Amino acid sequence: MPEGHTIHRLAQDYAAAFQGTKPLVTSPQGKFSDAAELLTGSELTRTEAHGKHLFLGFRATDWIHIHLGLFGKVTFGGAPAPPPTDTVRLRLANSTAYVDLRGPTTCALITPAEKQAIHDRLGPDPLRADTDADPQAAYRRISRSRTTIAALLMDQKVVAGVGNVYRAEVLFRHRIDPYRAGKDIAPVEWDAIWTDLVGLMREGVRNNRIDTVRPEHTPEAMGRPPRVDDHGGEVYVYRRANLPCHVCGGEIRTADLAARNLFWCPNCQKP
DNA sequence: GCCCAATGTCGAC
DNA sequence: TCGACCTTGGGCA
Repeated sequence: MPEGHTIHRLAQDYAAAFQGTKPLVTSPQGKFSDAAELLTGSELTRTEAHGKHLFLGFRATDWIHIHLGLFGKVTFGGAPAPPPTDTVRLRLANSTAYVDLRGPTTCALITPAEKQAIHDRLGPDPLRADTDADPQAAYRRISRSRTTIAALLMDQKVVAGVGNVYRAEVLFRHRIDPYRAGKDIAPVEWDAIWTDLVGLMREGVRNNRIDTVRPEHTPEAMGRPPRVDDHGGEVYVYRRANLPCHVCGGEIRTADLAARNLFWCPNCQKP
């Protein structure tokens, strides 16, 4: 689930269900019990997302910091809330709704200073492009780096919110070889990548899934069978190893890069 | 039942 | 570069 679009969508969904209310806050699993006790019955005043980090603001200055990691999941439902399972780290419940958080890497009560420190170590987020994201800050790092663009796009200090799917897909959409060094990415190329990420990720928030295939390459347009992929969206290369490229018909390749699976089309994305 | 993979990150060596 | 961490679901016996 969790790339930046998921987290921004969650910020919206938590706000829609709980902002302005004073939910019961519990931690059936126990790992967040002390903080839950401090917060329960206080008002959820706002929510925020930066990259893959989610912040739930209670009262004036209390923040719950959530990071889903690879496995974290969030489930919303209507009242009355069913009995929680014993893996629920955090539950909010009010008179109309409940939401359960399971398996997060982080769920902690933090101060405004600690929250600021998290923002400070994150790069610009394409989903905050209309407020405070500066793509040139990302380019300054990229243009000075001998690291591959594939690795740089996953580095949250460089760009916040891009994960393994958007990384693979945006490089394909711009026909960029994932192994090219950051310093060999031209300013116009970075501008195009950033603009594309803004559009793709906004659509991801809207639809709650990642779709990257242009209309002219959809199954209908190309006269090929509908996708059989199971990750939720229509994509060019992600998890399509050894399958034919939607554009050129060549074989999609996969490789390990920094402990993650990289996918690309060597024919469309030439060095 | 067991084993593996998964849209992530950190810290030890 | 590697293991640790958090949880679920699918494939297989």
